[in-house]
Amino acid sequence: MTTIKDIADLAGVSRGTVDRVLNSRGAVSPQTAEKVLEIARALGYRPNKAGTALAAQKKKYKIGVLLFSEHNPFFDEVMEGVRAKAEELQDYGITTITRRVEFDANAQLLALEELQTEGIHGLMLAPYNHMRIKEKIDELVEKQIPVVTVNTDIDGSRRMAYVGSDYRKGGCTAAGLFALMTAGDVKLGIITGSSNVLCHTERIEGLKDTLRRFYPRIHVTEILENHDDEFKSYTLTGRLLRRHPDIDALFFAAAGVHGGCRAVEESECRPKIITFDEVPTTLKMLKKGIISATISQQPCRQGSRSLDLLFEYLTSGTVPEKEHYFVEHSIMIRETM
Amino acid sequence: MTTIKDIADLAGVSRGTVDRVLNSRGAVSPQTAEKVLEIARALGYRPNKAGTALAAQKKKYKIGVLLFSEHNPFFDEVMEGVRAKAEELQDYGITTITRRVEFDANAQLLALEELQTEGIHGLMLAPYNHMRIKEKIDELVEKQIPVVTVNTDIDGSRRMAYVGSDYRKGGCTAAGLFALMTAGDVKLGIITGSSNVLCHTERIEGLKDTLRRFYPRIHVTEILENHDDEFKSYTLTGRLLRRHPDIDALFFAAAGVHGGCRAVEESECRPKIITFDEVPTTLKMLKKGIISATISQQPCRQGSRSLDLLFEYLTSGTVPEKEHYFVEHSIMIRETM
DNA sequence: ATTCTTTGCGTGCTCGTGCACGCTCTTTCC
DNA sequence: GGAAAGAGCGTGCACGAGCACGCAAAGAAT
Repeated sequence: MTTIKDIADLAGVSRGTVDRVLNSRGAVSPQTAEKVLEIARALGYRPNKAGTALAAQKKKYKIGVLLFSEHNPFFDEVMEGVRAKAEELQDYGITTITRRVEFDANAQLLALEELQTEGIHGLMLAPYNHMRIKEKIDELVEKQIPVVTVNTDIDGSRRMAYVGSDYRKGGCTAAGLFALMTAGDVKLGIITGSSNVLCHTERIEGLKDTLRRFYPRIHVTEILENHDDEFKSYTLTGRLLRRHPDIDALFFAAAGVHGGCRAVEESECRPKIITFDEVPTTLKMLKKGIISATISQQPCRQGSRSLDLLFEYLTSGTVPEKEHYFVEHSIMIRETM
Repeated sequence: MTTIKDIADLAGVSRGTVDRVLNSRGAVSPQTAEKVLEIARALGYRPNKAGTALAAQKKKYKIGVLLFSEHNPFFDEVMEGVRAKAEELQDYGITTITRRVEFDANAQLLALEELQTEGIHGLMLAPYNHMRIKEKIDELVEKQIPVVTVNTDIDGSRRMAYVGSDYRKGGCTAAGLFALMTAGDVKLGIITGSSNVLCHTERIEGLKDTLRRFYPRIHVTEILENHDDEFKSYTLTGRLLRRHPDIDALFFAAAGVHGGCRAVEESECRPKIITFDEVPTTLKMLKKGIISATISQQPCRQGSRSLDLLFEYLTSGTVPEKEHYFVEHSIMIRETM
C-alpha cells in the first residue's frame, strides 16, 4: 500500500505537490510533475478509498433519485434497492433525495428542476423519453452533475452511465426457455406494450432472432399491443385465445401480465407463459402455475447499482462503464421463489 | 449524519469518553455511560464507515484465503471472485494471502498453520470435513480470528458465517425445471457424487420432495454414485442408458458432468439433462444442447461475498448473518451465456 | 530601486474514528 | 500522614486524501 506521502518522500517534494500532480490541479513545474507521475506509476499508486471517502465528507454530497410512480409496482422494487444502498451510503455521509412522479414529461421536468435547486451533486433517473428531458440531462452534465439513467435509457444524451436490462438478450433467453418447455411444432403468441417503445421491440427481436436461428419449429402466430394497459391486455388475450384455442405458448414482453393471465385462467387453454417482471401479481401467477417462468430484470439490483456508480464517481472519481446490464442467471420459476 | 463529537458535545464529555462507551472499553462511570448511550440512541448514531475504515488501517489487516485445488475448476471460479474483491479491498489497505491445497485434511491443516504464523486477522476457508479442521477453526475463533466457511460448511464449528448454496433449494429448482421441460410420465435418472456427502444428499432430497409434492408423474428410476470421478461417471452413465434406453431425464447432482455427458453423446438417447455447475466443460455441453439447463452456485459471488463479510467485520465490527445462501435467479440455459 | 504579479511549492487544517498516554481526584493501605 | 493504586476522564496523534492559504523567489512594471 503506497500513499501520497510515500511518493512525496521519494520525489523529494511535499504531499501537496503530489496531490496537485495526481489531480492535475496545476501549479507544478513540468519536470516535478513528470517525476511524481513516474514514481506514482512505478509504485502502482492507487488512492486509498477510506482516505478519499473521508475527505469527501466535507462536501456533504447529495444524490437525487427520480423514478416513476406509475401504478406499475416495478419501480417499487427499484426503490427497494435504492433504499438499501442509500442506507449504506449514509454511513459514508452521503444524503439521498428520492422523488417519484407520474409517467409524464412535464411532471418529470418539474421534479428535475426541484432537485436541481436542492443542490444535488449527482442524479439517478428513470428518464421519460422526451427531447426536453434529454436536454435537461445534458444541462446537468454540463454543470458537472453526473447522471445515471436506470431501466430505460434516453437516446443520445450525455448521461454518465445506463443501468438496466439487456432487452435483446432477455428475448433470446425467453426463446431458449420456450424451446425447453415445448416440443414439435409450436404456436406462440406475443403480447407486448407498444411497437413504438424501443425496449419492447428489442425483446421481441431477440426472441425472433433466436427462434429463426435455433428453433424454427416455434412459429410466432400473432403480436398484439396492449399499450401497458391491464384491461386492454385482458381483452386482447381473451380474443387471441378464442381465435387460436390451440395456442401453445404466450410471451408477455411488457406490462399487462396480470390482465393477460386472468384471460388465460378464464379460458380452457393452458399455454406455456413467459413474462418479464417479478411484481407481486406475476409471482402469484407463477405460484399458481399459470406462468411457467419469468425473466427478472432484477430491479432491486438496478437500483442499488445505479446509486453505487454515482457514489464511486463522486467519492473516488471512478468513471464507470457506460452500460451496465443485468441478464445472467435471472430466470425465475416457481421453485426459485 | 451524527458523529461522535456531536454526542460528546451534547453529553458534555469528551470524544474519548464517548468512544469508550460505544465500544464498551470500560473506564467510564455508569451514569456517564448511560447518558452517552441515550443520546447516541436518540440521535440514531451510526459510525461513519470512512472514518472507521481509515482508522482501521493502522492495524494492517491481513486476510487469509484457503481453497481447494482439486482438478475440479469450481474453485477457480471462486478464486476469481476472491481476486476481484481482494483488489477492491487493497484500496482500503487490506492484504489478502491466498493459498490452494489439495483435497486432504492434513494438507489443509498444514496450510492453516502456515497462515496462522503469517499473522492473519481473518480467514476464509473451504473446509475439509474433518474433526481436526473443525478444532483448528475453533482455535482460531478463540483467538479472535473470525472464520468464514465457503461452499461447504463444517458441522458444529464456531465459524462466524457460512457462504454457499442452499443445496436443498437447488434440488427443488431442478425438480421444477424438469417439470417444465417434460410432459406425461417421466423416467428420471440421478447421478450423484456420494451418498455420504451431505450436500449431494440434500440436493437429491430437495428434488425428491418437490417431485412428490407437485410432480408425481416424474419417477426417479435410479440413483448412481460416481464419487466425483469423471471416468466412473462415464461408465455408470453409459450403463444406465443401456439399461434404460427410454430414460427421459438425467440429473447430475455433483461433479462428473463431463464424463456423464460424453456417455450420453455416444448413446442414442437424448434425455433432458440438468447439472449444477458452470465449469467450462459444462458450458460447452450446454452450448451443444446436450445439457438443457444448469443451476449455478455462483462461485464467483461466493468468493467475493465471503471476503466482504470478513472485511466488514474487521473494519466496522459488523457481525454478519450466520448463513449466506445464493439461490435465486441462478438458472442458466444456452441463451443466458 | 521599488512595488506588484506570477509561478511553484510547503504547511496546516479537515473529514470521523480508534486508541495510547497522561492527568486529576478519590480510595486504600501501611 | 504519605505513598500507592485505581477509577474516570480529556488530549493528542494517527490513518490518507483534499484543499485553502501563504510564503519565497523570480520576473515584470512603474
